[in-house]
Amino acid sequence: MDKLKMGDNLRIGIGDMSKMTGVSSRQLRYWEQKGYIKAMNEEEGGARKYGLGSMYKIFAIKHFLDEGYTLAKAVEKAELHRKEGILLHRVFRTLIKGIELTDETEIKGRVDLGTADSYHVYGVVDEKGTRIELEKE
DNA sequence: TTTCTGACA
DNA sequence: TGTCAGAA
Repeated sequence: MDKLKMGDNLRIGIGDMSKMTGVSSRQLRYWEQKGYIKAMNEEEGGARKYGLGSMYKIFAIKHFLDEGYTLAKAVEKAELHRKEGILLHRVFRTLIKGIELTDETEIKGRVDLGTADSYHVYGVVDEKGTRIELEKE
């Protein structure tokens, strides 16, 4: 019962996916044929059903396509981007010791990144921007 | 009505 | 990639 991911139940048809992402159904079928995206072909009359993951990838590919990349490059970028995101998430998930919001309305606060040598390391976000701050232990 | 595959002025 | 056809 590890319902870690919500939206696992989502089943999006090609028509809705096309409307949501702005990618034509013809393109979606072609991308799938090329192996760039995958659909869960569960029974039906052969009608494709896409999951949340596919939606993210489709949005990502379209994003890079709009920036001028060729389809192949856009797919590479999208896959790289996803892996970088996973890496980033893993790193911070294990490194972060604590988070404190200094502003309820805006996204400002400080992230406790633990200690390094004799310094306490913080990731700070405020009106001045985003930066690293060190505090002597 | 929507989706599928295949084909191409 | 768009679009049309013929079927499900």
